[in-house]
Amino acid sequence: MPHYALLKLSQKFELSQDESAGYLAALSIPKAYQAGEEIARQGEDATHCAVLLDGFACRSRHDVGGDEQILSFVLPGDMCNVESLLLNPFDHTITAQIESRVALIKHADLWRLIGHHPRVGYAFWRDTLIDAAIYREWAVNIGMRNAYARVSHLLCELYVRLKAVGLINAFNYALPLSQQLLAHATGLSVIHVNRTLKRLKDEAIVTVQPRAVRVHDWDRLCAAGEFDPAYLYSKADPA
Amino acid sequence: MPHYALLKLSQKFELSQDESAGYLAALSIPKAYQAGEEIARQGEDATHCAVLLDGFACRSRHDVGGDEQILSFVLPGDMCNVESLLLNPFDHTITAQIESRVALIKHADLWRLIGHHPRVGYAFWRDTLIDAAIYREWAVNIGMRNAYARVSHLLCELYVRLKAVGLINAFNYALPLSQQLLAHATGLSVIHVNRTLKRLKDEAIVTVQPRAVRVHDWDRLCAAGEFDPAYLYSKADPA
DNA sequence: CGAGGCCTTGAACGTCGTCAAGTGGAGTGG
DNA sequence: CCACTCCACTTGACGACGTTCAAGGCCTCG
Repeated sequence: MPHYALLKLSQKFELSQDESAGYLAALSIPKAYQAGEEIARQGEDATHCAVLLDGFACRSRHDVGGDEQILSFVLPGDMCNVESLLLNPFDHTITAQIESRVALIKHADLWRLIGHHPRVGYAFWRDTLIDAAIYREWAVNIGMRNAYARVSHLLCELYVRLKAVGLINAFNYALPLSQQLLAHATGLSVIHVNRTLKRLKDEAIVTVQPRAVRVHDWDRLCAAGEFDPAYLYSKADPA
Repeated sequence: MPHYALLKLSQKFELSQDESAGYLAALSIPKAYQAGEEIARQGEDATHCAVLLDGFACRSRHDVGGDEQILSFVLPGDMCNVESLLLNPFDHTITAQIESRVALIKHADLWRLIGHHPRVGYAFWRDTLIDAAIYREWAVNIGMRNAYARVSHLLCELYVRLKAVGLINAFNYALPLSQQLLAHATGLSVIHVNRTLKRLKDEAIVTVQPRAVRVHDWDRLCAAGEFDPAYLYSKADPA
Protein backbone atom coordinates (compact mmCIF):
# COMPACT_ATOMS: atom_id res chain seq x y z
CA MET A 1 0.00 0.00 0.00
CA PRO A 2 1.68 3.21 -1.08
CA HIS A 3 1.69 6.26 1.10
CA TYR A 4 -1.59 8.20 0.66
CA ALA A 5 0.33 11.38 0.14
CA LEU A 6 2.14 9.85 -2.81
CA LEU A 7 -0.85 8.09 -4.25
CA LYS A 8 -2.54 11.18 -5.53
CA LEU A 9 0.55 13.14 -6.35
CA SER A 10 2.03 10.58 -8.70
CA GLN A 11 -1.08 10.06 -10.81
CA LYS A 12 0.39 11.71 -13.85
CA PHE A 13 4.04 12.12 -13.00
CA GLU A 14 5.34 8.77 -11.97
CA LEU A 15 7.78 10.03 -9.39
CA SER A 16 11.19 8.46 -9.26
CA GLN A 17 12.67 6.91 -6.16
CA ASP A 18 14.64 10.07 -5.62
CA GLU A 19 11.68 12.40 -6.03
CA SER A 20 9.41 10.38 -3.76
CA ALA A 21 12.09 10.12 -1.13
CA GLY A 22 12.71 13.86 -1.23
CA TYR A 23 9.04 14.54 -0.78
CA LEU A 24 8.53 12.07 2.03
CA ALA A 25 11.62 13.37 3.79
CA ALA A 26 10.15 16.86 3.84
CA LEU A 27 6.98 15.68 5.59
CA SER A 28 6.84 16.31 9.29
CA ILE A 29 5.74 13.88 11.95
CA PRO A 30 1.96 13.74 11.48
CA LYS A 31 -0.06 16.05 13.67
CA ALA A 32 -3.50 15.06 14.89
CA TYR A 33 -6.52 17.31 14.68
CA GLN A 34 -9.79 16.68 16.45
CA ALA A 35 -13.17 17.03 14.79
CA GLY A 36 -13.96 20.72 14.49
CA GLU A 37 -10.36 21.93 14.68
CA GLU A 38 -9.13 24.22 11.97
CA ILE A 39 -6.21 22.99 9.88
CA ALA A 40 -5.85 26.28 7.99
CA ARG A 41 -7.43 29.58 8.82
CA GLN A 42 -8.83 32.30 6.60
CA GLY A 43 -6.63 35.38 6.75
CA GLU A 44 -3.51 33.74 8.01
CA ASP A 45 -0.10 33.72 6.33
CA ALA A 46 0.87 30.10 6.40
CA THR A 47 4.47 28.96 6.75
CA HIS A 48 3.71 25.34 6.03
CA CYS A 49 1.74 23.31 3.53
CA ALA A 50 -0.36 20.47 4.84
CA VAL A 51 -1.21 17.03 3.50
CA LEU A 52 -4.14 15.13 4.91
CA LEU A 53 -2.94 11.63 5.73
CA ASP A 54 -6.19 10.33 7.02
CA GLY A 55 -9.49 11.68 8.22
CA PHE A 56 -11.82 14.08 6.51
CA ALA A 57 -11.88 17.87 6.23
CA CYS A 58 -13.82 20.61 4.48
CA ARG A 59 -12.79 23.85 2.87
CA SER A 60 -15.30 26.54 3.68
CA ARG A 61 -16.01 30.24 3.74
CA HIS A 62 -17.96 32.02 6.46
CA ASP A 63 -19.89 35.21 6.04
CA VAL A 64 -20.69 37.89 8.55
CA GLY A 65 -24.01 36.32 9.54
CA GLY A 66 -22.21 33.16 10.65
CA ASP A 67 -23.47 31.37 7.57
CA GLU A 68 -21.13 28.90 5.92
CA GLN A 69 -20.51 27.63 2.41
CA ILE A 70 -18.48 24.48 2.02
CA LEU A 71 -16.24 24.74 -1.03
CA SER A 72 -14.91 21.22 -1.34
CA PHE A 73 -13.96 18.16 0.62
CA VAL A 74 -10.41 17.26 1.58
CA LEU A 75 -9.81 13.52 1.54
CA PRO A 76 -6.79 11.45 2.55
CA GLY A 77 -3.88 12.20 0.23
CA ASP A 78 -5.13 15.67 -0.65
CA MET A 79 -3.06 18.77 -0.16
CA CYS A 80 -4.76 21.30 2.07
CA ASN A 81 -3.14 24.63 1.38
CA VAL A 82 -0.53 24.49 -1.35
CA GLU A 83 -2.02 27.83 -2.39
CA SER A 84 -0.24 29.41 0.53
CA LEU A 85 3.06 28.83 -1.26
CA LEU A 86 2.11 31.48 -3.78
CA LEU A 87 -0.92 33.36 -2.44
CA ASN A 88 -1.24 34.98 0.96
CA PRO A 89 -3.17 35.44 3.09
CA PHE A 90 -5.20 32.27 2.88
CA ASP A 91 -8.72 33.04 1.71
CA HIS A 92 -10.77 30.28 3.30
CA THR A 93 -10.77 27.87 6.19
CA ILE A 94 -10.09 24.15 6.35
CA THR A 95 -11.75 22.30 9.17
CA ALA A 96 -11.30 18.70 10.23
CA GLN A 97 -14.67 16.95 10.37
CA ILE A 98 -13.42 13.89 12.17
CA GLU A 99 -10.18 13.10 13.89
CA SER A 100 -7.54 13.55 11.20
CA ARG A 101 -3.81 13.26 10.76
CA VAL A 102 -1.94 15.89 8.85
CA ALA A 103 1.68 16.12 7.74
CA LEU A 104 3.20 19.56 7.41
CA ILE A 105 5.94 20.73 5.10
CA LYS A 106 7.81 23.98 5.61
CA HIS A 107 7.46 26.30 2.64
CA ALA A 108 11.20 26.63 2.46
CA ASP A 109 11.63 22.86 2.32
CA LEU A 110 9.00 22.55 -0.36
CA TRP A 111 10.60 25.29 -2.45
CA ARG A 112 13.93 23.56 -2.18
CA LEU A 113 12.39 20.24 -3.16
CA ILE A 114 10.68 21.78 -6.16
CA GLY A 115 13.88 23.52 -7.15
CA HIS A 116 15.76 20.24 -7.20
CA HIS A 117 12.95 18.15 -8.63
CA PRO A 118 10.81 20.26 -10.95
CA ARG A 119 8.54 17.33 -11.73
CA VAL A 120 7.45 17.26 -8.11
CA GLY A 121 6.45 20.89 -8.54
CA TYR A 122 4.46 20.05 -11.65
CA ALA A 123 2.69 17.30 -9.75
CA PHE A 124 1.73 19.82 -7.07
CA TRP A 125 0.60 22.26 -9.70
CA ARG A 126 -1.51 19.58 -11.32
CA ASP A 127 -3.04 18.83 -7.94
CA THR A 128 -4.15 22.44 -7.55
CA LEU A 129 -5.62 22.33 -11.05
CA ILE A 130 -7.74 19.36 -10.08
CA ASP A 131 -8.93 21.29 -7.07
CA ALA A 132 -9.93 24.08 -9.43
CA ALA A 133 -11.82 21.57 -11.57
CA ILE A 134 -13.73 20.55 -8.45
CA TYR A 135 -14.64 24.16 -7.72
CA ARG A 136 -15.91 24.54 -11.27
CA GLU A 137 -17.97 21.43 -10.90
CA TRP A 138 -19.45 22.72 -7.66
CA ALA A 139 -20.37 26.02 -9.27
CA VAL A 140 -22.24 24.05 -11.93
CA ASN A 141 -23.83 21.88 -9.27
CA ILE A 142 -25.06 24.75 -7.16
CA GLY A 143 -25.92 27.03 -10.06
CA MET A 144 -27.78 24.71 -12.40
CA ARG A 145 -29.21 21.73 -10.59
CA ASN A 146 -32.16 21.26 -8.28
CA ALA A 147 -31.90 19.84 -4.79
CA TYR A 148 -32.33 16.23 -5.83
CA ALA A 149 -29.56 16.37 -8.41
CA ARG A 150 -27.29 18.49 -6.22
CA VAL A 151 -27.28 16.06 -3.35
CA SER A 152 -26.93 13.07 -5.66
CA HIS A 153 -24.03 14.66 -7.48
CA LEU A 154 -22.22 15.33 -4.25
CA LEU A 155 -22.57 11.73 -3.15
CA CYS A 156 -21.28 10.59 -6.54
CA GLU A 157 -18.24 12.81 -6.30
CA LEU A 158 -17.38 11.52 -2.87
CA TYR A 159 -17.81 7.98 -4.04
CA VAL A 160 -15.45 8.38 -6.97
CA ARG A 161 -12.83 10.28 -5.01
CA LEU A 162 -12.88 7.84 -2.13
CA LYS A 163 -12.72 4.96 -4.56
CA ALA A 164 -9.57 6.45 -6.03
CA VAL A 165 -7.84 6.20 -2.65
CA GLY A 166 -9.25 2.82 -1.77
CA LEU A 167 -11.72 3.94 0.86
CA ILE A 168 -14.79 2.36 -0.66
CA ASN A 169 -15.93 -0.96 0.67
CA ALA A 170 -18.56 -2.69 -1.45
CA PHE A 171 -20.50 0.43 -2.32
CA ASN A 172 -20.33 1.71 1.23
CA TYR A 173 -18.27 4.50 2.62
CA ALA A 174 -17.77 5.69 6.15
CA LEU A 175 -18.04 9.44 6.44
CA PRO A 176 -19.77 11.71 8.93
CA LEU A 177 -22.03 13.45 6.44
CA SER A 178 -24.38 15.29 8.74
CA GLN A 179 -27.33 16.85 6.98
CA GLN A 180 -26.08 20.20 8.15
CA LEU A 181 -22.83 19.62 6.31
CA LEU A 182 -24.60 18.51 3.15
CA ALA A 183 -26.75 21.60 3.38
CA HIS A 184 -23.73 23.87 3.59
CA ALA A 185 -22.08 22.05 0.71
CA THR A 186 -25.07 22.25 -1.60
CA GLY A 187 -26.40 25.67 -0.71
CA LEU A 188 -29.65 24.17 0.56
CA SER A 189 -31.39 24.24 3.91
CA VAL A 190 -31.03 21.33 6.30
CA ILE A 191 -34.69 20.60 6.07
CA HIS A 192 -34.68 20.36 2.33
CA VAL A 193 -31.62 18.13 2.42
CA ASN A 194 -33.51 15.91 4.80
CA ARG A 195 -36.47 15.65 2.44
CA THR A 196 -34.14 14.94 -0.46
CA LEU A 197 -32.30 12.19 1.40
CA LYS A 198 -35.61 10.67 2.37
CA ARG A 199 -36.62 10.54 -1.26
CA LEU A 200 -33.31 8.97 -2.32
CA LYS A 201 -33.74 6.38 0.38
CA ASP A 202 -37.38 5.67 -0.49
CA GLU A 203 -36.34 5.20 -4.08
CA ALA A 204 -33.73 2.66 -2.91
CA ILE A 205 -30.91 4.63 -4.51
CA VAL A 206 -28.75 5.54 -1.55
CA THR A 207 -28.94 5.64 2.24
CA VAL A 208 -27.11 8.37 4.11
CA GLN A 209 -26.63 7.71 7.79
CA PRO A 210 -24.86 9.88 10.31
CA ARG A 211 -21.64 7.92 9.90
CA ALA A 212 -21.96 5.95 6.71
CA VAL A 213 -23.29 6.07 3.18
CA ARG A 214 -24.62 3.02 1.39
CA VAL A 215 -25.08 3.18 -2.34
CA HIS A 216 -27.81 0.78 -3.41
CA ASP A 217 -27.94 1.66 -7.09
CA TRP A 218 -24.92 3.42 -8.51
CA ASP A 219 -26.34 3.86 -11.99
CA ARG A 220 -29.50 5.53 -10.80
CA LEU A 221 -27.48 7.68 -8.42
CA CYS A 222 -25.37 8.91 -11.34
CA ALA A 223 -28.50 9.55 -13.36
CA ALA A 224 -30.12 11.44 -10.51
CA GLY A 225 -27.03 13.59 -10.10
CA GLU A 226 -26.40 14.04 -13.83
CA PHE A 227 -22.99 12.76 -12.90
CA ASP A 228 -20.33 12.19 -15.52
CA PRO A 229 -18.25 9.19 -14.43
CA ALA A 230 -15.24 10.66 -16.26
CA TYR A 231 -15.34 13.33 -13.57
CA LEU A 232 -12.03 14.57 -12.28
CA TYR A 233 -9.96 12.64 -14.77
CA SER A 234 -10.44 9.56 -12.69
CA LYS A 235 -10.52 6.24 -14.46
CA ALA A 236 -11.90 4.49 -11.42
CA ASP A 237 -14.59 1.90 -11.98
CA PRO A 238 -17.47 2.28 -9.59
CA ALA A 239 -17.37 -1.30 -8.31
CA MET B 1 2.07 50.76 -21.09
CA PRO B 2 3.31 47.23 -20.48
CA HIS B 3 2.05 44.31 -22.46
CA TYR B 4 -1.25 43.07 -21.02
CA ALA B 5 0.06 39.54 -20.99
CA LEU B 6 2.93 40.59 -18.75
CA LEU B 7 0.92 42.85 -16.54
CA LYS B 8 -0.91 40.13 -14.76
CA LEU B 9 1.84 37.56 -14.82
CA SER B 10 4.42 39.68 -13.09
CA GLN B 11 2.26 40.76 -10.17
CA LYS B 12 4.18 38.76 -7.64
CA PHE B 13 7.24 37.63 -9.51
CA GLU B 14 8.87 40.70 -10.98
CA LEU B 15 10.10 39.04 -14.12
CA SER B 16 13.59 39.89 -15.29
CA GLN B 17 14.35 41.21 -18.76
CA ASP B 18 15.37 37.73 -19.75
CA GLU B 19 12.27 36.05 -18.42
CA SER B 20 9.88 38.55 -19.96
CA ALA B 21 11.63 38.35 -23.29
CA GLY B 22 11.49 34.58 -23.28
CA TYR B 23 7.80 34.65 -22.57
CA LEU B 24 6.98 37.26 -25.17
CA ALA B 25 9.08 35.43 -27.75
CA ALA B 26 6.99 32.31 -27.26
CA LEU B 27 3.75 34.16 -28.01
CA SER B 28 2.40 33.69 -31.50
CA ILE B 29 1.07 36.37 -33.79
CA PRO B 30 -2.28 37.26 -32.23
CA LYS B 31 -5.27 35.48 -33.66
CA ALA B 32 -8.65 37.20 -33.85
CA TYR B 33 -11.87 35.60 -32.66
CA GLN B 34 -15.33 36.93 -33.42
CA ALA B 35 -18.06 37.20 -30.83
CA GLY B 36 -19.45 33.75 -30.19
CA GLU B 37 -16.40 31.85 -31.39
CA GLU B 38 -14.88 29.26 -29.10
CA ILE B 39 -11.30 29.81 -28.01
CA ALA B 40 -11.08 26.47 -26.22
CA ARG B 41 -13.47 23.57 -26.41
CA GLN B 42 -14.66 21.11 -23.81
CA GLY B 43 -13.31 17.64 -24.52
CA GLU B 44 -10.41 18.67 -26.71
CA ASP B 45 -6.74 17.95 -26.11
CA ALA B 46 -5.10 21.31 -26.56
CA THR B 47 -1.63 21.69 -28.01
CA HIS B 48 -1.38 25.39 -27.19
CA CYS B 49 -2.06 27.68 -24.29
CA ALA B 50 -3.85 30.94 -25.01
CA VAL B 51 -3.54 34.44 -23.58
CA LEU B 52 -6.31 36.94 -24.11
CA LEU B 53 -4.71 40.16 -25.35
CA ASP B 54 -7.89 42.15 -25.66
CA GLY B 55 -11.60 41.50 -25.80
CA PHE B 56 -13.74 39.55 -23.38
CA ALA B 57 -14.48 35.86 -22.99
CA CYS B 58 -16.32 33.50 -20.66
CA ARG B 59 -15.54 30.06 -19.34
CA SER B 60 -18.67 27.96 -19.28
CA ARG B 61 -20.10 24.48 -19.00
CA HIS B 62 -23.07 23.21 -20.97
CA ASP B 63 -25.39 20.46 -19.92
CA VAL B 64 -27.44 18.07 -22.00
CA GLY B 65 -30.51 20.29 -22.01
CA GLY B 66 -28.52 23.07 -23.68
CA ASP B 67 -28.41 24.99 -20.44
CA GLU B 68 -25.24 26.88 -19.61
CA GLN B 69 -23.37 27.88 -16.48
CA ILE B 70 -20.73 30.55 -16.81
CA LEU B 71 -17.78 29.75 -14.55
CA SER B 72 -15.74 32.93 -14.77
CA PHE B 73 -14.82 35.81 -17.01
CA VAL B 74 -11.61 36.01 -19.00
CA LEU B 75 -10.28 39.55 -19.25
CA PRO B 76 -7.34 41.01 -21.17
CA GLY B 77 -4.09 39.61 -19.81
CA ASP B 78 -5.70 36.44 -18.49
CA MET B 79 -4.55 33.00 -19.49
CA CYS B 80 -7.29 30.93 -21.03
CA ASN B 81 -6.26 27.33 -20.74
CA VAL B 82 -2.98 26.81 -18.92
CA GLU B 83 -4.75 23.84 -17.39
CA SER B 84 -4.26 22.02 -20.66
CA LEU B 85 -0.54 21.85 -19.94
CA LEU B 86 -1.22 19.37 -17.17
CA LEU B 87 -4.82 18.18 -17.49
CA ASN B 88 -6.45 16.79 -20.59
CA PRO B 89 -8.98 16.78 -22.06
CA PHE B 90 -10.16 20.30 -21.34
CA ASP B 91 -13.26 20.21 -19.15
CA HIS B 92 -15.08 23.38 -20.15
CA THR B 93 -15.45 25.83 -22.99
CA ILE B 94 -14.10 29.35 -23.45
CA THR B 95 -16.12 31.57 -25.72
CA ALA B 96 -15.29 35.06 -26.97
CA GLN B 97 -18.13 37.42 -26.14
CA ILE B 98 -16.89 40.25 -28.32
CA GLU B 99 -14.20 40.43 -30.95
CA SER B 100 -11.02 39.37 -29.16
CA ARG B 101 -7.35 38.88 -29.86
CA VAL B 102 -5.57 35.86 -28.50
CA ALA B 103 -1.91 34.88 -28.52
CA LEU B 104 -1.10 31.19 -28.54
CA ILE B 105 1.90 29.40 -27.09
CA LYS B 106 2.82 25.87 -28.05
CA HIS B 107 2.91 23.57 -25.04
CA ALA B 108 6.40 22.49 -26.00
CA ASP B 109 7.62 26.09 -26.08
CA LEU B 110 6.03 26.81 -22.74
CA TRP B 111 7.56 23.74 -21.14
CA ARG B 112 10.96 24.78 -22.46
CA LEU B 113 10.47 28.30 -21.15
CA ILE B 114 9.46 27.04 -17.73
CA GLY B 115 12.38 24.67 -17.70
CA HIS B 116 14.82 27.49 -18.29
CA HIS B 117 13.05 30.06 -16.15
CA PRO B 118 11.32 28.35 -13.24
CA ARG B 119 10.01 31.67 -11.92
CA VAL B 120 7.93 32.07 -15.06
CA GLY B 121 6.41 28.71 -14.25
CA TYR B 122 5.64 29.83 -10.71
CA ALA B 123 3.97 32.93 -12.09
CA PHE B 124 1.78 30.74 -14.28
CA TRP B 125 1.01 28.51 -11.36
CA ARG B 126 0.06 31.52 -9.28
CA ASP B 127 -2.23 32.66 -12.06
CA THR B 128 -4.11 29.36 -12.00
CA LEU B 129 -4.41 29.66 -8.22
CA ILE B 130 -6.08 33.02 -8.61
CA ASP B 131 -8.48 31.47 -11.07
CA ALA B 132 -9.26 28.87 -8.44
CA ALA B 133 -9.90 31.65 -5.92
CA ILE B 134 -12.39 33.11 -8.36
CA TYR B 135 -14.18 29.79 -8.67
CA ARG B 136 -14.39 29.56 -4.90
CA GLU B 137 -15.81 33.03 -4.74
CA TRP B 138 -18.41 32.17 -7.34
CA ALA B 139 -19.43 29.06 -5.45
CA VAL B 140 -20.02 31.28 -2.41
CA ASN B 141 -21.85 33.80 -4.53
CA ILE B 142 -24.20 31.29 -6.09
CA GLY B 143 -24.60 29.16 -3.00
CA MET B 144 -25.17 31.70 -0.26
CA ARG B 145 -26.43 34.97 -1.65
CA ASN B 146 -29.79 36.08 -3.00
CA ALA B 147 -30.31 37.51 -6.45
CA TYR B 148 -29.68 41.10 -5.42
CA ALA B 149 -26.34 40.34 -3.79
CA ARG B 150 -25.29 37.91 -6.49
CA VAL B 151 -25.65 40.37 -9.31
CA SER B 152 -24.05 43.15 -7.30
CA HIS B 153 -21.13 40.96 -6.37
CA LEU B 154 -20.52 40.06 -9.98
CA LEU B 155 -20.45 43.68 -11.01
CA CYS B 156 -18.01 44.44 -8.21
CA GLU B 157 -15.69 41.66 -9.28
CA LEU B 158 -15.66 42.87 -12.85
CA TYR B 159 -14.99 46.38 -11.69
CA VAL B 160 -11.99 45.42 -9.60
CA ARG B 161 -10.52 43.12 -12.20
CA LEU B 162 -10.93 45.61 -15.01
CA LYS B 163 -9.48 48.30 -12.80
CA ALA B 164 -6.40 46.17 -12.31
CA VAL B 165 -5.73 46.19 -16.05
CA GLY B 166 -6.65 49.82 -16.56
CA LEU B 167 -9.95 49.29 -18.30
CA ILE B 168 -12.06 51.40 -15.97
CA ASN B 169 -12.85 54.92 -16.98
CA ALA B 170 -14.31 57.07 -14.23
CA PHE B 171 -16.50 54.35 -12.72
CA ASN B 172 -17.66 53.19 -16.14
CA TYR B 173 -16.70 50.09 -18.00
CA ALA B 174 -17.52 48.93 -21.48
CA LEU B 175 -18.60 45.32 -21.59
CA PRO B 176 -21.43 43.53 -23.38
CA LEU B 177 -23.15 42.22 -20.29
CA SER B 178 -26.41 40.97 -21.71
CA GLN B 179 -28.95 39.97 -19.13
CA GLN B 180 -28.82 36.46 -20.52
CA LEU B 181 -25.10 36.34 -19.75
CA LEU B 182 -25.58 37.66 -16.25
CA ALA B 183 -28.27 35.05 -15.73
CA HIS B 184 -25.96 32.24 -16.76
CA ALA B 185 -23.21 33.62 -14.56
CA THR B 186 -25.34 33.93 -11.45
CA GLY B 187 -27.53 30.87 -11.81
CA LEU B 188 -30.65 33.02 -12.08
CA SER B 189 -33.29 33.38 -14.76
CA VAL B 190 -33.07 36.24 -17.24
CA ILE B 191 -36.28 37.68 -15.93
CA HIS B 192 -35.09 37.76 -12.39
CA VAL B 193 -31.83 39.38 -13.46
CA ASN B 194 -33.90 42.00 -15.19
CA ARG B 195 -35.89 42.69 -12.05
CA THR B 196 -32.70 42.90 -10.02
CA LEU B 197 -30.99 45.30 -12.43
CA LYS B 198 -34.08 47.48 -12.40
CA ARG B 199 -33.90 47.65 -8.64
CA LEU B 200 -30.19 48.51 -8.67
CA LYS B 201 -30.89 51.24 -11.19
CA ASP B 202 -33.89 52.60 -9.29
CA GLU B 203 -31.75 52.76 -6.19
CA ALA B 204 -29.15 54.76 -8.14
CA ILE B 205 -26.43 52.22 -7.42
CA VAL B 206 -25.48 50.99 -10.86
CA THR B 207 -26.81 51.08 -14.41
CA VAL B 208 -26.19 48.12 -16.69
CA GLN B 209 -26.72 48.80 -20.35
CA PRO B 210 -26.24 46.40 -23.24
CA ARG B 211 -22.69 47.63 -23.85
CA ALA B 212 -21.65 49.56 -20.77
CA VAL B 213 -21.87 49.58 -17.01
CA ARG B 214 -21.99 52.76 -14.97
CA VAL B 215 -21.33 52.58 -11.27
CA HIS B 216 -23.09 55.43 -9.50
CA ASP B 217 -22.29 54.46 -5.93
CA TRP B 218 -19.38 52.10 -5.43
CA ASP B 219 -19.76 51.84 -1.67
CA ARG B 220 -23.38 50.87 -1.81
CA LEU B 221 -22.65 48.44 -4.64
CA CYS B 222 -20.06 46.72 -2.45
CA ALA B 223 -22.51 46.64 0.42
CA ALA B 224 -25.26 45.22 -1.76
CA GLY B 225 -22.91 42.51 -3.01
CA GLU B 226 -21.31 41.82 0.38
CA PHE B 227 -18.14 42.44 -1.57
CA ASP B 228 -14.77 42.37 0.11
CA PRO B 229 -12.54 44.93 -1.64
CA ALA B 230 -9.49 42.83 -0.74
CA TYR B 231 -10.93 40.35 -3.21
CA LEU B 232 -8.45 38.51 -5.40
CA TYR B 233 -5.42 39.88 -3.69
CA SER B 234 -5.87 43.06 -5.62
CA LYS B 235 -4.76 46.25 -4.00
CA ALA B 236 -6.63 48.36 -6.52
CA ASP B 237 -8.41 51.42 -5.26
CA PRO B 238 -11.90 51.73 -6.66
CA ALA B 239 -11.47 55.20 -8.04
C1' DC C 1 -32.46 9.30 33.76
C1' DG C 2 -31.97 13.69 31.78
C1' DA C 3 -29.89 16.83 28.34
C1' DG C 4 -28.44 18.06 24.05
C1' DG C 5 -27.61 17.03 19.29
C1' DC C 6 -29.30 15.73 15.09
C1' DC C 7 -32.86 13.94 12.41
C1' DT C 8 -37.86 14.10 11.03
C1' DT C 9 -42.21 15.95 9.74
C1' DG C 10 -45.83 19.45 8.93
C1' DA C 11 -47.49 23.94 7.53
C1' DA C 12 -47.01 28.63 5.81
C1' DC C 13 -44.43 31.77 3.44
C1' DG C 14 -41.30 33.85 -0.09
C1' DT C 15 -37.93 34.01 -3.58
C1' DC C 16 -37.33 32.93 -7.86
C1' DG C 17 -38.74 30.37 -12.29
C1' DT C 18 -42.04 29.82 -16.04
C1' DC C 19 -45.34 31.40 -19.24
C1' DA C 20 -47.14 34.97 -21.95
C1' DA C 21 -47.55 39.36 -23.91
C1' DG C 22 -45.70 43.71 -24.94
C1' DT C 23 -42.04 47.44 -25.65
C1' DG C 24 -38.07 49.47 -27.73
C1' DG C 25 -33.93 50.06 -30.47
C1' DA C 26 -30.88 48.63 -34.44
C1' DG C 27 -30.48 47.06 -38.88
C1' DT C 28 -32.59 46.14 -43.55
C1' DG C 29 -35.11 46.92 -47.52
C1' DG C 30 -38.69 49.34 -50.02
C1' DC D 1 -38.27 58.28 -44.83
C1' DC D 2 -41.00 54.65 -43.48
C1' DA D 3 -42.37 49.75 -42.83
C1' DC D 4 -40.61 45.50 -41.28
C1' DT D 5 -37.91 42.21 -38.76
C1' DC D 6 -35.24 40.62 -35.20
C1' DC D 7 -33.55 40.48 -30.79
C1' DA D 8 -32.93 41.96 -26.29
C1' DC D 9 -35.16 44.03 -22.71
C1' DT D 10 -39.52 44.77 -19.87
C1' DT D 11 -43.57 43.76 -17.22
C1' DG D 12 -47.31 41.05 -15.13
C1' DA D 13 -49.47 36.85 -13.41
C1' DC D 14 -49.00 32.48 -11.61
C1' DG D 15 -46.90 28.47 -9.73
C1' DA D 16 -43.11 25.71 -7.80
C1' DC D 17 -39.14 24.77 -5.41
C1' DG D 18 -36.99 25.68 -1.46
C1' DT D 19 -36.86 28.38 3.15
C1' DT D 20 -38.44 29.47 7.57
C1' DC D 21 -40.87 28.53 11.67
C1' DA D 22 -42.48 25.20 14.90
C1' DA D 23 -42.86 20.90 17.21
C1' DG D 24 -41.81 16.21 18.04
C1' DG D 25 -38.81 11.87 17.94
C1' DC D 26 -34.54 9.42 18.36
C1' DC D 27 -29.93 8.43 19.64
C1' DT D 28 -25.78 9.35 22.38
C1' DC D 29 -23.48 10.58 26.18
C1' DG D 30 -22.88 12.17 30.69
